[in-house]
Amino acid sequence: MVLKHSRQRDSIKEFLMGRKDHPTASVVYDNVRRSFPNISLGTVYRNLTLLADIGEISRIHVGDGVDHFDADTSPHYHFICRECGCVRDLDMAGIDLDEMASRNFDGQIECHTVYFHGRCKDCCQNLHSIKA
Amino acid sequence: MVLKHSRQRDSIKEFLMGRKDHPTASVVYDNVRRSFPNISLGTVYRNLTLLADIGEISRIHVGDGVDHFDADTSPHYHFICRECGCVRDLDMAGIDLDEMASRNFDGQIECHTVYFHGRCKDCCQNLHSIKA
DNA sequence: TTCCTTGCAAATCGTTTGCATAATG
DNA sequence: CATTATGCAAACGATTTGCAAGGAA
Repeated sequence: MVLKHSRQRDSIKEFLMGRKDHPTASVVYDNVRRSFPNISLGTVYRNLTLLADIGEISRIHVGDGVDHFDADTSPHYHFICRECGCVRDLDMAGIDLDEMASRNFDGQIECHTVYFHGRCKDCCQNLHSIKA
Repeated sequence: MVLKHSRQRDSIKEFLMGRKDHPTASVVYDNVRRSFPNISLGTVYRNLTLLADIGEISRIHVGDGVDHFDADTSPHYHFICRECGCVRDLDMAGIDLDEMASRNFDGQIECHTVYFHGRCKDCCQNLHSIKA
């Protein structure tokens, strides 16, 4: 299976790289549609899956039942705000979770996924203000 | 909304407590059906959701697209075998992930979900044996 | 009797897929 | 030209929901 170039795929990847949050397929669809009004949701899904498979983006399971996608494939952690639902990156350099987990475990630990939950900076500040 | 007793709900919870793995709704359904042949999948889902909401069980998102349920609500971590798909518990006593994450983060971190991936003890041992 | 819970079936929602056509190399 | 990618719509699988009937307080 030789990969062929496609303007739609470029557009999807470019959109994803321009975002610091972690959009869902339908958010990608809504945005890419501005450049490709006829693009279909199916194409968006197909390309997101393809890009994730070849490692150019990563698919993240936030726990809200919808898949999110992240153009930043470097190892980092995610924070999910329980109030606004936003997904933010989190730096925990120098911490080797796999090693910590291996201490009391009999199998072979290869990697992990972590999600932190709480309230993001913005939602903390808006605590006493009127909701939009 | 006052909770009323139901034999189906008891059975669901009892089944879950007797398992060390983390069954999906349909596994629960298949098993509880032995005692309640007419129970419907809807009832199973309704009760699992209810039990999770009141904190008697917890819903875990393993990343395989299907929700799993765990009767052990004490804080612990999960390991998912990439070979057989089993979900096992993992002990990491004495490690405060939330505190570690808070060091470089501006919001308020309240909790986290972690999944470790790799190969479980059994799959490691079966490496060179013939697959069933 | 009140109102929560059930079983059933239909509805939802996110995602995948089959197919004929268009675009790429 | 050979093949991959697209748009569309239909198919899917997991979960939820509306409703009339059954069961608990």
